[in-house]
Amino acid sequence: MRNEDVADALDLLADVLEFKGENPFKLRAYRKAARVLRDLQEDVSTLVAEGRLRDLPGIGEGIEKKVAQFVKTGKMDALEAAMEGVSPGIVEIMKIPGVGPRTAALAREKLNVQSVEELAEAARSGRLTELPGMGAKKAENILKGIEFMRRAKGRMPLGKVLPLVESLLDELRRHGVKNVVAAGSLRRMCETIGDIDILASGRSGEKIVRAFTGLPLVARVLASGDTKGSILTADGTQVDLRVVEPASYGAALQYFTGSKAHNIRLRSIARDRGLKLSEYGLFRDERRVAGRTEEEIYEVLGLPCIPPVLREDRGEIEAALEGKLPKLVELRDISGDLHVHTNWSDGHNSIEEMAAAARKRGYRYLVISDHTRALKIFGGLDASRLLEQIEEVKRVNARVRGIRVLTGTEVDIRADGTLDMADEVLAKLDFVTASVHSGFAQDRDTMTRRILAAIENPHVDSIGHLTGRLLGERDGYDVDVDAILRAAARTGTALELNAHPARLDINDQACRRAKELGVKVAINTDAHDVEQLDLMRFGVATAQRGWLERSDVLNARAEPPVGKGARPR
DNA sequence: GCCGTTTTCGGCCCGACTGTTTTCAGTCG
Repeated sequence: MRNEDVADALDLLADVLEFKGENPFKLRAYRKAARVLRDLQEDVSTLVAEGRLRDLPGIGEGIEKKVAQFVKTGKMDALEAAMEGVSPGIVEIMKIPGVGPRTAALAREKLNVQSVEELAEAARSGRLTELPGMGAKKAENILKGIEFMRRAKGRMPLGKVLPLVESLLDELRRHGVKNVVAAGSLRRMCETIGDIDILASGRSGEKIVRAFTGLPLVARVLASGDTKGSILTADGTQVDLRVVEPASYGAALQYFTGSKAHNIRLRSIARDRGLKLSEYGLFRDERRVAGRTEEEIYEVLGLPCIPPVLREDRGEIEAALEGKLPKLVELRDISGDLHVHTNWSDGHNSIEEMAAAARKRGYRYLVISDHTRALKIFGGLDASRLLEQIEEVKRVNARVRGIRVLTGTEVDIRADGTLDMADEVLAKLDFVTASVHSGFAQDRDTMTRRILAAIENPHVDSIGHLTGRLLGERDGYDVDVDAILRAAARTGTALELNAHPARLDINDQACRRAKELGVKVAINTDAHDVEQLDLMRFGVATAQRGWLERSDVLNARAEPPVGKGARPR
């Protein structure tokens, strides 16, 4: 059973109990526990077996019992009891924007509405309007909400959203709008983005909003007022702009950056200190004691300013209180890229061009790691071609200055766990990344053993894009990440954090677990042309979200990770 | 249901908007 399944069960339990009018704080407890389990890297079943479930924040006696039962038997009595007399359609109904448990309960009680379709029908026929507290406007909004829900695209990958928003911010700045920034999950550099929130400060809100709604990329204006504007771009992405007074700017930025869970913790701390925190500022009684900048808000609360990438309520507040926040790795710490392709396989540029581009980015070293022959369609190299490439790398090193080009490969891990290149050849290379490119449908055990076999090979320095996920396209293959990380720790193998924004693989939480286990992380772009070297920033942001410091990152060292002691055993 | 150098019981974030209301309930972020 995956952690995700347990988290889903707890969320469903909360949803159903919400419909039944259960104590909202109980629901919050279930949802918090679900979030913690979803974030967890170790298998929840391991924690159950070892009786460590209650070490997790937000899990006490009650939830421990429910989770243990669910993990052991696949069933949860509490959930089944709650589902008694509730059709699954009711849970769907509550997901319609503007429809909550009260509306759903009312519609079921009076009109026997059990599904989204039945609710839509009740709204269209006018029967809904006859209910107490329901008017024509509400019925109309429910129909709009259903329409919106059916059209919703879901979350978009960070790599697609960020460039769009950056160009939009630049344009606003050219229009003279000051202090304009992206907030929300984008500012936290989450791997996917739900909605786009932009914040600006100024006294003439209307003017700023007008500049915003007049931008060339705007396809449709949804709302335009003094403090808020809302637009759709041509591809249907919604962007909201909010304008606040300078005195509230820091508070608003903090508020709109989130995460929600982080904000709840912060407000709780404020309350404990006799203060009140809102998007307008930090107040003692009626007096605003902070609000102009985020820094002063955190400071008055007795905290250092927590970087947005850490604001997830994953322990950052406790760490901040103890003065133990990590000193996060930065883009400028990166000294090289350990995984790039060239036109020897499916890349677009020559070894020399890639080297020059890497030097331009301030790198000290670059590992050439083309595919091996199992990937024929990508021009994978066989042993003799790879040996030829080693010679070519030597020649390039003689020609280029200011960067060291290292030999390597992205060797394919075959379905049976053997590598697609002889050990004698791998032994000649400076750095070897091993990756899975086929047989994605293998079951968890088979896939895990397959990758463990590669880790045990003494020539393998790093495992590439461990789960093979493509954000917004396909889930990763089923693999026991924690078992891989433990084996990597034992053998001194690094794990790649593939920086391509469609991958970000391993993810932030796996990075954090790697750090805990002492596994080094290699942040690589997997670039197939010179421009893609710039994708490094997505990898660094994800590493930051995983609390990684410079010393945790293999390619943040000045010296290339080759030679004696590079892979201690 | 969870949690605690202010508590083992009594708390649990805060404000805005909407629609249907004469003072508020429901929903959202």
